[in-house]
Amino acid sequence: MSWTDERIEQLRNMWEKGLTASQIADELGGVSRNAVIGKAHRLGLKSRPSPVKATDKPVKAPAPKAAAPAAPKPTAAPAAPRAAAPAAPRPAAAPPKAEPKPVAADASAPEADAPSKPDAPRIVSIGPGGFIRQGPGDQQAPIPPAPPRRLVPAKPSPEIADKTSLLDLNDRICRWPMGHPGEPDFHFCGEAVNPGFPYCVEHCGRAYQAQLPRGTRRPPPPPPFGGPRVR
DNA sequence: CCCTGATTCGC
DNA sequence: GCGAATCAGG
Repeated sequence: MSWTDERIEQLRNMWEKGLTASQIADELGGVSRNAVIGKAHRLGLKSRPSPVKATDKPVKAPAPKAAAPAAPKPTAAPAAPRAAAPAAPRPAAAPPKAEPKPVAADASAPEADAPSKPDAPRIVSIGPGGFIRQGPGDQQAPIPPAPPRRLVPAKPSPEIADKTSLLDLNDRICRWPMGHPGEPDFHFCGEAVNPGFPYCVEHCGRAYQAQLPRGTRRPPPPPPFGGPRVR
């Protein structure tokens, strides 16, 4: 398989959408995971949090040693919450037997650790592909949505609402797949079947090609799933 | 073991 | 340029 413009663009999209190299390779077909990664690098698309490479780690933790914050510049708190915070200054010597905070304390300090932290501007850098590098500490908990009081059957998302899903299949409606399996709008044709066949008349025409006399040139039938996908 | 991405290096 | 082999962390 060669890297046609189209395939390269698919690779770009998927890579930036955060799909793994394996998924991309699988999706494109005919290439290995390594091929995808290699190509991504050659395209300048690299940089995505790799499990094996810490995006930022000066090799040595910023030695918390001297607990004294030498020169506390009052004007601007050093915008480096990531570097300093996780490596809490732990002057190994004499671990202070910090008494467990008395729970009662909250009475007088209601908003002791409220999430209200004006926080310094996030430090982000833009990778070659145009996406944002996040440091490990930047992962902001996406928000725990308030749990619903009771569980109700999920409504199908609007764009899928009138599509024929796998669960809607029965032997009276056309099972011709529309779109790619696994993608959000994947569904089935849903027309009434050509009696005796699993597909509607139109798709029977696609699924069953008449046997033509030898030597007859026949345009290649469009494969299911809407596109070439050799696997 | 499995997975991941990064890098190397012969082609 | 390509990608298998290899490395290395999770």
